[in-house]
This record gives sequence, C-alpha cells and structure tokens, in this order.
Amino acid sequence: MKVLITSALPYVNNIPHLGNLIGSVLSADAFARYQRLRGNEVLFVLGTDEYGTTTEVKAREEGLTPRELVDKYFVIHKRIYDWFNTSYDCLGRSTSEANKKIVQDIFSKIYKNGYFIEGEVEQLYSEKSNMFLSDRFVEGECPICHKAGARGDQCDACGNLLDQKDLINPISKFDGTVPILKKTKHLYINLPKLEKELTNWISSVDSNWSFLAKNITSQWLKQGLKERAITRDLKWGIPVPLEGYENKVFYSWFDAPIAYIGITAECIGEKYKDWWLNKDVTLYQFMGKDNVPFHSIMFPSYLIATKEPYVLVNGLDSTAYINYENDKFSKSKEKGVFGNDAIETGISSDTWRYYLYRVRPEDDDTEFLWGDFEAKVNNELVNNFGNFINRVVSLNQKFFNGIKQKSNGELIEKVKPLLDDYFKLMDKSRERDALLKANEISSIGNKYLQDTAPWTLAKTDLIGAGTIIANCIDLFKLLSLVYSPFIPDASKKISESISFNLSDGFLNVFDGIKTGTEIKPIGILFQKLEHKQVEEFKQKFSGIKK
RNA sequence: AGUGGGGUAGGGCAGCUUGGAGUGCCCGUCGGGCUCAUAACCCGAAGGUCGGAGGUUCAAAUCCUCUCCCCACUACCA
Repeated sequence: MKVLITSALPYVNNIPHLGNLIGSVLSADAFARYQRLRGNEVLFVLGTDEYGTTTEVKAREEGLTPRELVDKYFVIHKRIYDWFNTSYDCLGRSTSEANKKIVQDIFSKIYKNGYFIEGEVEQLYSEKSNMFLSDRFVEGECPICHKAGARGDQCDACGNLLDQKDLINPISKFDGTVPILKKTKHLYINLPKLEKELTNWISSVDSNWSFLAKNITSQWLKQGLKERAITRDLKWGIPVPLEGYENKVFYSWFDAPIAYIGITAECIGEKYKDWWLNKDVTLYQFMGKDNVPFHSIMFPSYLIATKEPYVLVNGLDSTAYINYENDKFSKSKEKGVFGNDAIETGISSDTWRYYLYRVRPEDDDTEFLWGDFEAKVNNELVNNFGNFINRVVSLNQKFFNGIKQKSNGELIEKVKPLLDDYFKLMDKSRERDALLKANEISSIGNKYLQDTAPWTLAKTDLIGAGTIIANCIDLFKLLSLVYSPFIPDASKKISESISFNLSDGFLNVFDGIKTGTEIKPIGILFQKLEHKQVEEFKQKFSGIKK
C-alpha cells in the first residue's frame, strides 16, 4: 500500500515551539514511522510555508528582505526537525520553482473550469509604502467605544469586531502615515458552486477523520460556504498568471497547501505524479486545529475544481493546542520552550518526544507542565520501560553471560491482545493512547519478572530461570517496534542489542529471538530528570516578568 | 457577542460515539513484599454525591433540556 503523509507546513518567520512540533511535524512523524513498520510504502512530505504578509512584516522588522528572512529561518527549522529525528522523505519549501509551476498550473485549470469570480473591494492603502494594509496593520480610534488603539479587525478595549474602513483617524502601523481608501480587485474561489461535490466527498471520508477535524469541518459547512479571495496585493508571493493581476500574488493559503505537491515535485521530480495523481495512494494529513478548514475544505476544493484525478485526503488528523504552564506559548513574552531551547537543555530528543506524544492534545487542549514532564519521564519512561530493559539485560548477563536461553513464549502470549489494540489506535493515529498501550506492555514485563523472580529461582532451577529471562528478551523485539514511532533512538539501541533489524517491521514480531544469541549490554537507556534541574528550566522559560 | 472544547478522588487525565454496580491510567498519601534493576520493581489500602438542576429509562459520568464556571479561536491576521 502506498501511504502519503504530510505535516502542516510550518510558517518560517519564527522558531517553532513544542506545541507546534507535536501539533503537526511529530504527529506525522510517528505515523510515518508506524506505517513503514507495517510494511507500507511511505512518502512523508514536510516543508516550510514561506509566503504571506507576516513574513514581509517580520522581514522589515529584522532589516532583511523576505527572501533573506525565510532562508535564515529555513535553516533554523531544519536543524530543529533533524534534531528531533523527524523521518521526512522530502523537506522542501513553498517558495521553490517547482511549487510556483504547480500552483500556477492548478490555478490555470481552475480558471479554465470557471470556478473563480472577480470582486472589487475598498481597502486602506499606504501611499508612502505603496501597499495595501491588512487589518492588523492599521490602528485608529474605535468607532464604537471611541478608545484609541483599535486594530483594523477588532478593538481590544470593547471587544467588538470592526471593519478597517470604519476606523476613525486610521494610521498605518508600518510607516505612521495616514492611509487612503483605494479600490482593488481580487479573485475569489467560488466555493458555493463546489459545495455539493465537496460535501459528498467529505461525507464519504470523514469517518476516518479525527474528532476535531470532523467537528470543525461540519461547523463550516453548517454555516454555508462563501466565496473566498485567493489573491492579495502583496509583492512577496507567487505571481498570478492572469492579465490585470500583474501586481498581485496568491494568498498564501492558496499556494501553501498546493506546496505539498510542489515539495514532492521539488524532491522526486516528475515521479510526484505517482503519489498525487494515483488512485492507489492513501493520503494522511496532520495539522493543528487552526488549519483544519484549509485542509478539509479549501485544498480539496482547489483540487476538485481542476477536474484532474488528484489524490484527496483520506485521514485528516487535527490536534488541539498544548498550553505552557497554564498559559499560551509566547515568543514575544519569551514564555515556553522553543525548538532551539529544547536542544540546549541537554535533555535527549527521545525524552522530549516521549513527553510530547504522552500529552499530545488529541481531542482537547493539554498542558506542558515541568512537574508533569519530570514525573512522566521518570516514572513511565525511565522506571517502567527503561528499567525493564535494563534489569532483563543485567539478569541475562549475570546468570548466562549474555547468552539467550531457550524461551517458551508464555510472556508473548500475555501481550498479544495488546498489540491488536495498539494497531487499532495507531491506524487511527491515536498516538497518545498507543503510547500508553506500549507502556502497558513493558509494565506486564515488569510484573512477570516480579511474579516469577528468576533471581531466586536461579538458585534451585537455573534452566527455569533461563526460560523466564529468555521470555523477557523475546519481548524486546515487540517493545522496540511499538516504541519506535515515538522514541526511535532508544528503540534502535534495543533492537541492536538483540541483533534485530528494525526495518523488518512487525511482520514476524512474535517470533522469538534465536536461542544462543548474544544479548549485548545497552547501558542506561534514559537519563532521569533531576528535580533541581527541572526547577531551573521552569524558571528559565517562564517568560518576561511584568 | 458568536463558534469550538472542557468541568470525573489531593494534582493531571482516560471512560461518554454504541447507557448496565464509579471502571481505569500517571502521580501523591499510607501499609506490605522483593533485592535482578537508574532508591528502580510488585501487591494492598484510604480518598470521588462524575460542576449544578430537571427530564428520558428497569438502569445515566454516558442520552435530552436548562444553568453556572474555565479555556481557546473568530476568517485580507497563516
């Protein structure tokens, strides 16, 4: 089976934080790793979303051109994804030539099929900067409560939603000048015209979607679809190949989803068609809840409107948000752990990954809490799992010089039903629950050891003790596999110690390790977190004090 | 204001779709066992009127209505 997996493209004008990481990139990664272990042909596409107003603004702030800015952040992002062991097959960028070509091609097909309409609007325009101002970049007096400092979209003082045209005495936040109203025309995708086809398709697949993805999408449909602009008056973007639109670019939510295809083309050339125009491909997409409508409604609409046989998403998986110590992650307030921070703590990427999957916000928002991080890592990862591996290896070393004895399979029998549960959960990308299932398996291992006490039995029945220890070693293969999507480094170490090739996957997971195999010492798999150190980190990343 | 999500033992959660004795997970507390292991592992106990009110039902944490709190998002801002 061909499984195509995408992670939402991170926006490259900032450093991603832990919530961004687990929300899409790491969620997709665990799923991709799992699918490979199940013997499927996998293409995991990751990339960066580089267009958009925010990039232009941020570039100005940093005194760079947009190009320089995205180049700078691309490197930062790549380093973080690599450090977190993201197993992407393709890592590309929405600004690539390949993407430009595909975006313009898809645009032309939609245009030819008559799914765009043109509309004219009045918008605030800065003559000095020669640009239209998006809502967030104008401020003025609120027309309702008359307090100063209301933004173009909303007044923070009274909470009312505003239209930027109604602001009294508007000022451009860019250059401090007074903007004028100017007419501009845009292209809108005609979603009402696509609605029927879209809803039919959605109802045929959304049983595979996550709880949040389903809810958010049905909410949108309930409210009825409206035309949405897909062009912008910006310079930083993909040019619109149409007469009269020479000074406009595509809205980044037009080109960003198409960049999944563009990045694939950037990565494997014309073979991208084997993945995106092939009915035998199953597509899974991972994203945060804010991105759902763009993947469940917008992107499929674009593809349907081309009338080409593009692959549409089958499994749409959306996570909620992870908060930080009962608050939001905030770059500006320096609150929370960001990708680069995680690297610098000296805590292993497996440890970070473990906790992030462990608190993955599958249905609702969850919390990153340092105290909880310490407790879960130390109790579950170190004391339960790491310790089980360690005590078995030690026992086998002590009594049998590391040589595996003959097993009888009784322990494997106990855990067989759990693997079925694990498969069911992973197939639905319930990664947090699947990880708990893996913990249950090592927990059963610990209990088995305790109940059979081979260290005592060895005094009277060495062969019996050998069987028990060998039974535990047989479990290593299963454990290395079920943990592999989450903590790949540790899994690799375990598989190496029993000379098992992880890439063989789950195929013969219950076949024991050959009697007489030398079980190589692994050492300490996971370092415990020190309470004092955790407290220091908690302090360090608590943000700017007011 | 609208929309979405949440309120389950001292803390953090799962269970709710497809009602069946408050079941479970990670901790915390108390007691016991074990000594292979990173003072790790195993067993047991105490602790909850499942936010509140009403309804459906033989039966409600679970379904319905109302109500009170908490959080997030709100679309030219990705």
